Amino acid sequence: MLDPKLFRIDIEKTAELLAKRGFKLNTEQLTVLEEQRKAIQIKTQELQSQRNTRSKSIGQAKARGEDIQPLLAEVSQLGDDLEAAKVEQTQVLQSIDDILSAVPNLIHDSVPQGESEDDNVEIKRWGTPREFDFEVKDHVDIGTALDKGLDFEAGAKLAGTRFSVMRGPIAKMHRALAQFMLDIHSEEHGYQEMYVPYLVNHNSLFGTGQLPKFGEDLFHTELANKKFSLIPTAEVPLTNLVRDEIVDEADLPIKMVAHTPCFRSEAGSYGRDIRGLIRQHQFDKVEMVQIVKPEDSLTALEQLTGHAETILEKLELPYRTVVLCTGDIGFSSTKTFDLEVWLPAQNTYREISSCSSFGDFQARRMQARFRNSETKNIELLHTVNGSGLAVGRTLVAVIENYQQADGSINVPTVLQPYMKGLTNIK
RNA sequence: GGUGAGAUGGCUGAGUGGUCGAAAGCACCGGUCUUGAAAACCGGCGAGGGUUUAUAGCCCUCCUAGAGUUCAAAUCUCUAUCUCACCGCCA
Repeated sequence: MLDPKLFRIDIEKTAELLAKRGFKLNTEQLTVLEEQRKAIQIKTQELQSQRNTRSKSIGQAKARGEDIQPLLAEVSQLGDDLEAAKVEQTQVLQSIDDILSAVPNLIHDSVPQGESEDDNVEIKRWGTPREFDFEVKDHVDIGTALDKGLDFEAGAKLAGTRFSVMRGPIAKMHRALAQFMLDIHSEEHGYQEMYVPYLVNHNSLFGTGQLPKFGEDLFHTELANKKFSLIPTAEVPLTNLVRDEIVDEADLPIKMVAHTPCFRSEAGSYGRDIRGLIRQHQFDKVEMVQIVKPEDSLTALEQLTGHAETILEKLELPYRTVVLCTGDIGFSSTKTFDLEVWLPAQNTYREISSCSSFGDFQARRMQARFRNSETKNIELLHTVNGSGLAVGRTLVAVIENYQQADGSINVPTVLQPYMKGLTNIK
């Protein structure tokens, strides 16, 4: 949610900034609504003020033992007027809110202009893709052959398409990856390890921006009167920890990491990445979240992106880092770095982490604030998060990059302690 | 699942229909005192919104949330959520 004042003070400039990301703001409509809002709001408050004074005078008249009948009639009429004004006000405010809640965040100046993902700018490339002297197989062929270490038929039987089952050493390596990441971030990068709910309420989803606009991307449950949704990322529970809080400035920055399953409906992605582990309804992810002071958010984003890169480097997986252009960046984000890992079977780099700064966009929705000791004011925090990393996709990358001619998979050195010293899966 | 008790400002905690945005204490901020600090004393101190050049005034809203009764609700009624206690069940 953007600051509503941006639409009052200089709506044309705001529209210009939004146009950068291809969002067309209906300025005429908003300007009209804004005029209506101002008029009706002033009128409503005026009526409320009158009613308050009159009501008080009734109390005083009564205390003096005077006849209050004439006063009662007068206030009754006021009440009717007020009721009507309130109805009108609610409608106008709702219309404005409907528009504003669909307006994306403003993009940071440093973000490159572009139309689509083709215009994202690569800013870093690490590692050299390995040369293979045999025919490269993809993770599905390798994993399925290894005693059904990856089993998509079983996943389909149990749940449906886009679900999978892992067995034996593959399942163990999946677990090892998550634990390895969690350990590095909590022990070397200064994040507090967290355990959080996988089902959250709608307030939480609104806070981080999944609702109201992206509800169809989620799995929802309803039990009696309780409405929960499965988290699409640990960003939701972790970030909402500061919702409706005034955080102590001394506690900033707050750095948290959690390993959770994530659930996404993948509505609208029929036919895409239908093979393998790349796009599943359920996948594991290690997520980092930072809650920071406004002036620190860009630095925090770069730092956090570096933390995600560290994992890939320790696993010795070649990757590149790109800045998402104005046409590809997410709704709530002000700047995003994607990490893309090399997948030999696809002969390309594929997204494995997405790190974003949201400025105060999420914080405003959440009313997540701190008291600034310099200005003495209560101010909105900034939120930053990123995957460090998507565990399922990391498993894919390890299987494909570490595959051997005989169909076995070498275990990355840093993972071996997590697998009882196992060096090769066959 | 059953029964009962609760939910008030950063925290603790008064307040049962009108003068309550709300006592008091703590915390915090400013001052006096002090070589400095502490203590003591004096003063200030909730949030959101509107209007406005204004973080000046003025006004509106907010005592978990939502509905209701009333001229008037922190206070009365209903519903929901959450917390605590005891019982039952359970990984």
